[in-house]
Amino acid sequence: MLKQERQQVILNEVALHNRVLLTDIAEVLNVSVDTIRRDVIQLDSERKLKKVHGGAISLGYTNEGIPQQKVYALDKKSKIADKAVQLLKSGNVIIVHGGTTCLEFAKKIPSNLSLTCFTMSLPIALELAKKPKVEVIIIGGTLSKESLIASGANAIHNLSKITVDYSFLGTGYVDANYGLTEFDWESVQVKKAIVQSSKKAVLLTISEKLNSQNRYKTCDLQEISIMITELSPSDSKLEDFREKNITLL
Amino acid sequence: MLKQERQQVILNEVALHNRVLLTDIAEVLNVSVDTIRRDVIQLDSERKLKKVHGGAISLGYTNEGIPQQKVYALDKKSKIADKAVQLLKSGNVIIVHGGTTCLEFAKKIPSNLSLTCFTMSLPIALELAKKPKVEVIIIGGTLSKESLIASGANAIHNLSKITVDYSFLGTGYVDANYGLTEFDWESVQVKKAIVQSSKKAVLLTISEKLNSQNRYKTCDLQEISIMITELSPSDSKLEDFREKNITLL
DNA sequence: ATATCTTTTGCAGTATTTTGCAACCTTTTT
DNA sequence: AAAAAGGTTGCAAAATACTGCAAAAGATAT
Repeated sequence: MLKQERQQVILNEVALHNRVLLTDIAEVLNVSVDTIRRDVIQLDSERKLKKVHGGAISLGYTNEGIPQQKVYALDKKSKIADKAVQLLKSGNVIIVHGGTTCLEFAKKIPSNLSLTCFTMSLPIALELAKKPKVEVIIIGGTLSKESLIASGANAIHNLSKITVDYSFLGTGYVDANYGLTEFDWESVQVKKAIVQSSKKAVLLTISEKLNSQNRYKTCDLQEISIMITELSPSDSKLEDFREKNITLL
Repeated sequence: MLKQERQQVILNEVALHNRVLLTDIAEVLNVSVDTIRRDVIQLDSERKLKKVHGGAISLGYTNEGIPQQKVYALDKKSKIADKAVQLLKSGNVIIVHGGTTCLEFAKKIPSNLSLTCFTMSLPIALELAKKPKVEVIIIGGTLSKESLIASGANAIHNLSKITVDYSFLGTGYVDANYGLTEFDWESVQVKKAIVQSSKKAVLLTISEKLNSQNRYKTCDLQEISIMITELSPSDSKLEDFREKNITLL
């Protein structure tokens, strides 16, 4: 077998599966691992793949150097935020919870819109503070150092005393039958209170979270009035959700 | 399975749900927790996520947020902060109001000190959130866009329900006879509430503000327990204040 | 065809990396 | 304060990598 053929097999494998193990290929091609290793070293130097300990991975598959400062799936979240801000009318009173999707939403609130916004998220409060016509009210509570969101009994108590037109919130997991779920119990308590405090609860979520669930339940899907994903409302992935009594945007 | 694949799985999980538990991932990928821990340590050092106790979280949240303007008289304020942190003992419950002097103070809180800190200032909350052993509780209220401090009836009501060991606050103006005064009515209300809620109120102020006054009064000097300036307590500029019944530091 | 040279391949011995484990410390929770 | 969960360190086994070398294969020249 020619060297070029071998190398092509390796590249095909990487293209198809994003990875190969040296030992696998060596066995399949019936040559020594050393030979395959030398092939991979060469292909790496030609920048056709990335050699790693024990194998090789596709170049696109590497996270080299790109510090993950960016928001995951920002394009989708941005699309969601665009749809969400359409709901707003001047004079509305809203709650914005937290998370990166809500943060995108907060950023996109038009500066000519007069709003009263409650939030327990520090990043969102800072963002809203930039909008001249938005009155920002912080919901106090114990601060989570990870999410920079206030929660706890205090937050829930404060929420119990208000009623707003819309609440905007994300979720860790959502399933058409199981509803909204979270990994974290504290989160659930606060989100429950938010849903209760709002005439219409708006769920902002990327489609990747659809049909997933975790241990603690926030609420049934029916308690949400509007669900916004980056998908078109007619997308087939939303089929299960269309049957439920909620508006899809 | 290649190390890179594992790390990719971890990054995906973090990107999607903002968090992972080491034990969960270890079970899913069928490797020891130690291996996952080492992966996470590496990814952390590459700034692709943030390692926390028991798991990892997304960097996207760890929002630094505040546009850092130049602080006037930073050297003096830093000196004041140095003196102020000496008062703290592990287990103390304190209120930290806002302003650049208090912010310096918050930054200088030693990271080995266990504290419970109430604050209504967003910049200070963000700073305190970096201290592992400090529990941060946000006092909610209407957010001032200039100072990023929550105030209003809500804040005052929340303050009325707590009692703390120390409160740390700045002032716009201070005079040995007229006490602490402000230009701003809202500010005064909140500061009054803070002084009332604390066993000992600690005033942090640069000496330039001594012997000045404005329209609204926060409290008499006697209601303050400790006043800290950048000056030596024996400095002649503090003469008027030495006669009053407060501790100078 | 033979001798010479170059490239490729496998092997052996020696490094290096990765991984899991155990003992011991630290943080968190109760 | 105790218990539980998580973290750290050092270590040893296993897997993988690297180096030098020599046989094999192929190419080139005489």
